[in-house]
Amino acid sequence: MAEIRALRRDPRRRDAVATRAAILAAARDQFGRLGYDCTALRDIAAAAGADVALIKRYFGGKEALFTEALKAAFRSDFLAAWDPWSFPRDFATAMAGGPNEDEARTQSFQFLLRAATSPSTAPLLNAAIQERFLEPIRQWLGEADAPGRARALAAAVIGLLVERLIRGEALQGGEREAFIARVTAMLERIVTAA
Amino acid sequence: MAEIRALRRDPRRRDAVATRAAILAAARDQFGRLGYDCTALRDIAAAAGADVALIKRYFGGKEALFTEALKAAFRSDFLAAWDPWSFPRDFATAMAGGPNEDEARTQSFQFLLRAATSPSTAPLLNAAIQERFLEPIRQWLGEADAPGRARALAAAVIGLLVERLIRGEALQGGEREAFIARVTAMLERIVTAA
DNA sequence: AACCCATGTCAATGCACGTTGACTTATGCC
DNA sequence: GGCATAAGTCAACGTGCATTGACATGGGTT
Repeated sequence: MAEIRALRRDPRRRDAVATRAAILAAARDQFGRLGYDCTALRDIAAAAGADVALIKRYFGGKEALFTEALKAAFRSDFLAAWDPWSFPRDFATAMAGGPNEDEARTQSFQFLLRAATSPSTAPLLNAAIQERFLEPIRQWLGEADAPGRARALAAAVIGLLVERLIRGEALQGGEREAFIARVTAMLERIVTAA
Repeated sequence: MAEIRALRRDPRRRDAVATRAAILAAARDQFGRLGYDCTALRDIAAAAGADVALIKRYFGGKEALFTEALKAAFRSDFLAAWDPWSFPRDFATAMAGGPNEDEARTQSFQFLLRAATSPSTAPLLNAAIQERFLEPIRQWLGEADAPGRARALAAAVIGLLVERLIRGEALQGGEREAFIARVTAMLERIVTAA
């Protein structure tokens, strides 16, 4: 919230590009957390410290803002934030936490998940998501059998995100340990080349 | 549509239980296809050949109707249809196919997916998941560390079903082979007790 | 046949939202 | 300093929705 609003260097200053960027960042955040349908433009504007009418001026409408945010989510390549070597354990640990704990690194994943599963956006965007979601994974894996492994990894990531989303809270104690251990092993079976 | 409405033996006859059943069936269908937020009670009532006010009378409101439909959708759990020993390879093979090939066993999952990705229903879903999804998996796994493993398996299963749903078609050739191999190995890491 | 309650119908209310146009104010240029 | 234009504000409109209570009607009971 505060950091999104801080994109505008001074609240009283008039800066179109900063305002636009703040709106876009807030849109990415809210669309990613709530999905297309449950996100209100008024809330996005409020989070960005802007007015609803500016969304119309700068983006045209809700759908246009969503597609713009989608592009932005793709642009910052989500996988680059993860080290392939430690990815299985790191991701498993992140997924053992609550859905709001590792937002910075998982925001892009969340956004793609929402875009893929929202009835309003899925028909138009599923194909594009497939191309732009799977292709980076393939290059990230960068070995033979990459297509099949990319699909498997995509499935695992999606499932873990959904499960964490449903769970709503962090795992505790032995359940957390067992979960991390199993998920780590599971992801290693896909990420490792052999 | 027609078959849902046909639950009422005669449209002109007054039959509370038939009307209730028709509404519930229509709710399952629409919630499953559109998700909670995009489903209008008016449409459910129309599909059931009933009036909106009857939904209030018989169920109380939208949320109550949803939870009722959720219970009904979970009544047939598809895990019971699988043999634990050959589950990893069998399920991996099934997931390599198209989404319409195994519809009977995965129908209730569509409902779960839509419910999971809607913020309004995620809290409601958690309890149902615990009771009707994780608990059977635990008993199915039947070993120590079952809670953590059950969550991991649930995540994997959900992700695979979603990926297949998004993919829309069966995998072919080498991609299919690699996918099955990886997913089998992945599931074995969770299903096997050690 | 008359009555009564369950069943079904209808219209109104209030709310949340996206959209829109008119209005106000700051900023940079002449 | 004054002006033109960009930047930001505000209130209103229309729409779709869940909810609600009042009203109508069928069908079983006496």
